[in-house]
Amino acid sequence: MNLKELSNHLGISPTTVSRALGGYPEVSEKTRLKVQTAAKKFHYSANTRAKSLATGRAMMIGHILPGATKDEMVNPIFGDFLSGASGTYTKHGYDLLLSQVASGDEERAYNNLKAKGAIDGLIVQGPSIDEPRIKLLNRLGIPFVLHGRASEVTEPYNWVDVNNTHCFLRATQFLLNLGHKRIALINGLEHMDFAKRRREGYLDALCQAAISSQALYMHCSQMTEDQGYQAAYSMLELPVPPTAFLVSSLISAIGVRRAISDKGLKMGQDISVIIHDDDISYLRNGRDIPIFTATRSSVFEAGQLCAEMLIDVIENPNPNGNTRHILLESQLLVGQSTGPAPLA
Amino acid sequence: MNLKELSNHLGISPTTVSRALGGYPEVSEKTRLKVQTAAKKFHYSANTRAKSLATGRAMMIGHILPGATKDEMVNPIFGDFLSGASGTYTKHGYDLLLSQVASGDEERAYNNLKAKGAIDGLIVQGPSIDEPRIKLLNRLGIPFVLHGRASEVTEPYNWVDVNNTHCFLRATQFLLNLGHKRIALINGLEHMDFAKRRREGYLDALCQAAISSQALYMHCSQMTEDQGYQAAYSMLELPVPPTAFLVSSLISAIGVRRAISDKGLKMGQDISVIIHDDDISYLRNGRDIPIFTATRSSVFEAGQLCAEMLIDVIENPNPNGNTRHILLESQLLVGQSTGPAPLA
DNA sequence: AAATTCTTCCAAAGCGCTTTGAATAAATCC
DNA sequence: GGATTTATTCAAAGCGCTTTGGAAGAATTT
Repeated sequence: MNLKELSNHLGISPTTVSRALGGYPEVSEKTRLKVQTAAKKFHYSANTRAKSLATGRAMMIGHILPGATKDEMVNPIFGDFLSGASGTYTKHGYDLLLSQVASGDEERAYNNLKAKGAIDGLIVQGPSIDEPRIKLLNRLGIPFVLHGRASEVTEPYNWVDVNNTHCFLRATQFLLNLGHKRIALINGLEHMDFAKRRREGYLDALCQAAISSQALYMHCSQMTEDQGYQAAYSMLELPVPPTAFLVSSLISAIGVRRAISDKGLKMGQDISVIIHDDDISYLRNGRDIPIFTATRSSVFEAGQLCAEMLIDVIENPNPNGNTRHILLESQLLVGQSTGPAPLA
Repeated sequence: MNLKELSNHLGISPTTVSRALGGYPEVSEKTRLKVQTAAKKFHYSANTRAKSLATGRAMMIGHILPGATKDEMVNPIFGDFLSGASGTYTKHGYDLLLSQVASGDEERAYNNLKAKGAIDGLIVQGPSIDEPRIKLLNRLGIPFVLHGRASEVTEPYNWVDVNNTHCFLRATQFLLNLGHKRIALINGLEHMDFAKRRREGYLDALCQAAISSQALYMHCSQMTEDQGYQAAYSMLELPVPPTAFLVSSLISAIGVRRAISDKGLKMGQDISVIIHDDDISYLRNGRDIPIFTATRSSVFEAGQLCAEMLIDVIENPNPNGNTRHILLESQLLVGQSTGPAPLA
């Protein structure tokens, strides 16, 4: 059933039917009601493509999926973020277009996405410190929101980010207050912006406590279970091992826990662990009492916020070019993985 | 730059330009080349919506995201599956539409997706034993491929599935051969089809070995770390605890490992664990040597296969209504989590 | 009662593309 | 050389919708 058929059936012009359903005022309530009931009855829904063509709006938001090359991974936070964003889009009548873009191929891919008129805007995730996509998208004139920030980029852009520096400052201070002096950081890939900020928070706290940092206590890698294990295990084998770990992700922390346990140590007693927890639905950090003491910030909510911001950017483009920002603070939740530093 | 502008620029009619780029034969190679270089130069790409409207093909595949209600979760396998599928779509010129559909709202949502002309086909994931969406989609005439099967559904449909029964039969036999007699099953939600089939494989193996199954040794739940922990922990507290666990997911198994360790036992020695491993990029089961002995089947590949099948279904609709099926076998990889049953 | 304003509706143009059917130019045939 | 075929190209219709610019009728004013 299309508009013409519906209007024929009703004996009303397509114009009026379109307006009645579109909620325009220049149509009497009586006819509007008639049209609405008929539409419902015949499951009529305006053809998206025709509508888009007529209005010039795609009503579609693009998300980029990494993983075109095999060493890029789909982060487990991706699902929850998507879920949050998607719900928001649905609420506002937008759809979500997921596109796989190989790194290196961004320019062509984004250009194409724009040329095809496939999307009204884009969400960009996982920024590096000098994220080049910001410049690219600004140049192409594609509205976008960045999940995260890029420290070294001076161009304006819209973003939603967690206060990573403050998270890790607090987490480190928490460990320091428990008497820990040898605190290790198991972080994400070095060029990622969040990893940089977290390290800064960690170093700030150590500095404030007049504790000198050690390169041996700092590790950067993909945040996998295995990498967490390797990093923690080798640190625990140092002549002077750390007494506490600060870990950037729950998944790495699971590896850290395994390493601790393999070393015959007890987490929360011999070794303390504190993590950043993205509150992923399938990887909950315990039920009532967190397994790991954690700074928690829901990535699902971040998805919602990014989506809302992007829709706002699209629908109310700011004439003076002001950009929008949201900085989220995290909760510090005490769990079973932290305790006073062992006397040694 | 649109078609008209490009054709004006070239002094050629839109028809010819369209045909030149579309690869149609009724255009001389000379003009085709001219058109192609100009198109590249101006970053011209046909507007998807206009193209769709003219051809009647959306060039878009729908995937459904659960999680509209908060107790539905985005499974971590979702990301890798999507990644596999998305790459395949891109290769064939399709895009991926991700839509959040609340359970209970399927009928309206799918109907709408169809009415809007937004998609050419749909991937359905996570089928229950009597998956109602099969009937619904068949009725609506939307081409789809099911990732998994639905034991109790007799209607024809296209599917890609792992041989879950055989996986768990083999896994159980593997444990039996190691001398285990008290084998527990920590499975997914009971109404899920894969869970049913895995249980059948498990029970078959026990039956063949003339070992009677015990309800106390069988657990069904969401496959989260926490649930794995709870289930394993309580089983280990039984008067006669199991000596081996068969676990449906790596994530649950991480919880199982924690429970084993909390009980002061050693995995691979006191207790054996064997899992089903979906080979998720961010949750690799160890690097060289698997942490967990596992039946492995890549969900990324399953995504690719589903995508290919669906595109085939869309582009070459089978006149006699034959459906397509792929049954994948998994590898049985021996890792560090299994060993001979302890003498007791 | 005529003039003016609303209110409610509609015809037609246009969004950017594909595709049918026809026209033109070039090549082949008798 | 004229008739026939073949290779190229194009004009125009149409995909299903929104939206501009009227038009017709009802309500209000003078």
